[in-house]
Amino acid sequence: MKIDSIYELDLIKLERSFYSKNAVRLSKDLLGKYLIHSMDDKLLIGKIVEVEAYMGFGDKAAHSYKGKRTARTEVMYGEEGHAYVYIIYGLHHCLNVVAAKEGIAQAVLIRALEPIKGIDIMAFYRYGDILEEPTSRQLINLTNGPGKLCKAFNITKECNGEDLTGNRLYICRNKNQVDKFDIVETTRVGVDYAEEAKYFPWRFYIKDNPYVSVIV
DNA sequence: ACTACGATTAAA
DNA sequence: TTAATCGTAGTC
Repeated sequence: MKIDSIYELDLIKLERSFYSKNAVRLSKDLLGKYLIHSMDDKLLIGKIVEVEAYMGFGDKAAHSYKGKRTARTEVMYGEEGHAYVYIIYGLHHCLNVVAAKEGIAQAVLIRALEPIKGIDIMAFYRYGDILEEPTSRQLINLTNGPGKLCKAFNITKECNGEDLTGNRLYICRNKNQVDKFDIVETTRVGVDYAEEAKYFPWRFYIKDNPYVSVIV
């Protein structure tokens, strides 16, 4: 049974002020919200189920640690509520939501989504094939990781800097807020190099959601 | 110009 | 456990 057959989705776009808070607060607030990629003839919707906060200046795991400002990190220094997309390991994209306010380079990494709408299209971007009936393994692997969800949602460097209050890539809340969930708080993934920052509990996910990437 | 490495993934 | 794979950033 699809989730939108259980309750009606009535999506309302988040406004700029929603993003005007530090990355830890924003990351928790983003759980349970809906990421939407509206392309010419395709619509993709996924529920945000796992996030990580990158707190900028004092955070050794952040690209903007100690105020490091380069062409890549520039959008993090800009207005909140924009997308920061970068390529990792030369082959995967990662999607972040810029937090705080102009001049404060904080962001939230979107690590996992629960597919809601356009699953066949996600499978096409992800596996390069139209799947009539994806196996449960294929379904779970669609969006249960930061690189995977970008591939499934066709999020590339073209999306870097995109205004998330616009009409192409944006985030919504459900007006029929029937969603209740517990939040698990733990350490971030893939930041072993970050000394004391690797122990900061800035990864958050929806407890028991099957699309969460890795349970440590 | 040269070089090392990473907010990951898939396969072994 | 390890290879894949290259943009980014630090150094020369």
